[in-house]
Amino acid sequence: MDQCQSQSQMCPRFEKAVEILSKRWTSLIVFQLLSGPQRFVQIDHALPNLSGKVLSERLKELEQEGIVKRVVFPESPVRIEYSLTDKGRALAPIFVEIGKWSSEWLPVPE
Amino acid sequence: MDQCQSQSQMCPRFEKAVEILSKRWTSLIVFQLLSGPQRFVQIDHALPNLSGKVLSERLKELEQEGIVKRVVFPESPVRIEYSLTDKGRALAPIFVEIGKWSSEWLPVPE
DNA sequence: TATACTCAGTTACATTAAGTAACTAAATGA
DNA sequence: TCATTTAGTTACTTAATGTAACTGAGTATA
Repeated sequence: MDQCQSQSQMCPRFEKAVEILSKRWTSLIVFQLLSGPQRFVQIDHALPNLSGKVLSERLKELEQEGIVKRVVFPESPVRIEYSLTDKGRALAPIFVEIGKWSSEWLPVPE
Repeated sequence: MDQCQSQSQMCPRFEKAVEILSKRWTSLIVFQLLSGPQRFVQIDHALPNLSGKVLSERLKELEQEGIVKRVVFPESPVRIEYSLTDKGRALAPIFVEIGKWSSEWLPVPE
């Protein structure tokens, strides 16, 4: 009895990937960065309703996961650019599939 | 000036897809249902830490999106099965890509 | 030389979502 | 009879998000 009570039968790496991607805003931030390195305000403006507070939290998390890198250009004033690592760019095919699904199955808004 | 202030340049259907998939638990519930129709408690047991409360909320949302269907078998006692619609099964390639990414880029837990 | 504005955030506070645990009601099993 | 299963719901707590104002360094404008 109860052979599936206390532990998941799912692959922990798969679960981890889903956990990363399904945190609010994470996917959209990564998708936005797929178009190239960007500064904090650029990402912020590209994603309406995303607050600077959450953006800075997410960027830190994504940096820790090795998906995003933060590069400081010591100009004056200092310029900070966020971009995807190889690991981050490797997420692209997921977004391609999401794009396919959405254009096939979601209604076109009027 | 300010050409990207007040509206997103992202495709609204793509954004909607991300919104659906990145709601907590939604992806894992859909993934779980990819293995076939299942009853409420089966899904609940397969996904530890997912409470019955959130599961019932998510299943209703997914039903409204046309991703999941709820079928009542009028046996005694009544049996209720949740399964994916065509729209729901069409999400499979996304999970395939997530699986590929996770096995290539995430560390194997010890 | 004030004044305002930009950038890259942070802080305080309010609202919403999620987690926890107990409960329901009908049916079944020991 | 008492416990258990199923498919949830309800009440309450805790965690995550949203909102808005604020910093502090640098730059541009009047």
